[in-house]
Amino acid sequence: MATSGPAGIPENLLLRTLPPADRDALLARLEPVELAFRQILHEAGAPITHVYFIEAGIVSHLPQLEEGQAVEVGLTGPEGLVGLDVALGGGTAVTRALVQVPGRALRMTAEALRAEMANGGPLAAAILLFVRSMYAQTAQVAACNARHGLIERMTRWLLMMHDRIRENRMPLTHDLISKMLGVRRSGVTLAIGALNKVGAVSQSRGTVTVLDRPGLEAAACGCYGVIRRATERLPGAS
Amino acid sequence: MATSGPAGIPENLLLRTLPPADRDALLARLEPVELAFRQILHEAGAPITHVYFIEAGIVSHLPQLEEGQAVEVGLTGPEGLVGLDVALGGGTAVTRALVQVPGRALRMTAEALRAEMANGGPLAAAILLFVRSMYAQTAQVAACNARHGLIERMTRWLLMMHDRIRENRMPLTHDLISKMLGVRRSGVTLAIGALNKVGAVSQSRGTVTVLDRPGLEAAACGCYGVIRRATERLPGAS
DNA sequence: CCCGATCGGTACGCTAGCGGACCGATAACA
DNA sequence: TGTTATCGGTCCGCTAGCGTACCGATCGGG
Repeated sequence: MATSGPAGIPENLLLRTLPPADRDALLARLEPVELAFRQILHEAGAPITHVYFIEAGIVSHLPQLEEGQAVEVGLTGPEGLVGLDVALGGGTAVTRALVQVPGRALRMTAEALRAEMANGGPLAAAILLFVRSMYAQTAQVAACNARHGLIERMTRWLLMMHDRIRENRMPLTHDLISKMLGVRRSGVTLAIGALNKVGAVSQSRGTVTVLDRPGLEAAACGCYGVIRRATERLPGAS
Repeated sequence: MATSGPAGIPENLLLRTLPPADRDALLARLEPVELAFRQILHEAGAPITHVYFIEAGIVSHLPQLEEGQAVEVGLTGPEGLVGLDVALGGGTAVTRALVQVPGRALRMTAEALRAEMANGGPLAAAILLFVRSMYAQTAQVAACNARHGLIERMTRWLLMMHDRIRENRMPLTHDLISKMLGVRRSGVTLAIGALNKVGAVSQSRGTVTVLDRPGLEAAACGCYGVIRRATERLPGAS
């Protein structure tokens, strides 16, 4: 809700955990931007021009796949940064970064981030720890995709979204969910129906509402817990 | 074959690409060790004591999963380093690192690597680029697990092993392959049989032999190419 | 050289999920 | 207000792969 005013404290967790002096110096070089639904922040294989500290909304990471196909392998919300390849010394993106839930971000040029990383200050350290948590997330998703059924996987994904949206009403269509999980649209309809029947969520056109968060957590596979812990281990979280 | 003699040039690609001065300084602090079949280099969630520059052999990365289950989400051979969490500032491992093909490595203490990373020299830059290639590998595996069939996935995996073993005779049992892919053992037997029928590989007890590498590449999904390119984009490769 | 352990080929019934299609309900827009 | 696009519920036949089990072949150690 509260957009950070001028010289205010940002919503982004990476920025929040910086020492105030570093943070203020950095904020001066960050540009607030809107994140529109379906906006592409960077394309797989293409150069990265800006990196985005997410303030609100959710960005999905999609690797290259056959024409017309897509599967999400990780997602970033207000806890993190989009454009990690730059922090690792790469100029191009490994995945496509696609805005799934609109929001806001503070962005800086790739060039400026390279300079920050070379500095080696607290921001660089925080970003590298965030890289690690994204790796953990993607590794767990890889295993989950191989071993777990549709309902468990979808439940895990809904929980990950819920953590980052922080509202019970989540603007998600079955079609969007199916594309993120790499499954049939009608499969998602069935799975949501199952969660609905046990009272964990309710469904209306274009919206999934979380009714029973503990119930959802019970329905998800252990992968959710592993990912959550990897994310919370970040400095300043918890 | 040729084990690097004293002051010789290491097999490891990360070390090879260092400027000779840096490399020699580093080698003095590296300890050669054998990698035994099924040896665990680090356990998921546990502290990392040493990091390993692989000289020969292959190490699999396995995230936490239900009791008795396992799926590989990435693998490292003589092109890389095992223990990346340390390079990112973490003290514990995200995945279990398990030796699948025995070999050799040069290892250093986690503490020493932390010092190297703080230095910010060419080794640090090379390692961060390697982190990026491992992320790309794992992201692609995640998508591949979600979308592609058993034969395509197994073929991709065999090619990745072949790249790193560099010999056509690969010491792999169906049971091992099935555990890495997270599928049935008898499913692997069928899939290998299919590759055998088209003359791409031959099979004998405990050994899979690559007969027709182009044929294998044709049978794999595009994920193999994506992963390969991400690996080759490392400095000094190609 | 024999015994026990490992390895791989095969067979069975079963089911989760696929691909595709149809259609009414709902929302957005002209 | 009427039209058009999107969204979701449902149904069809189909198949890849599962879990399990059995058994002969092969290998290594005593």
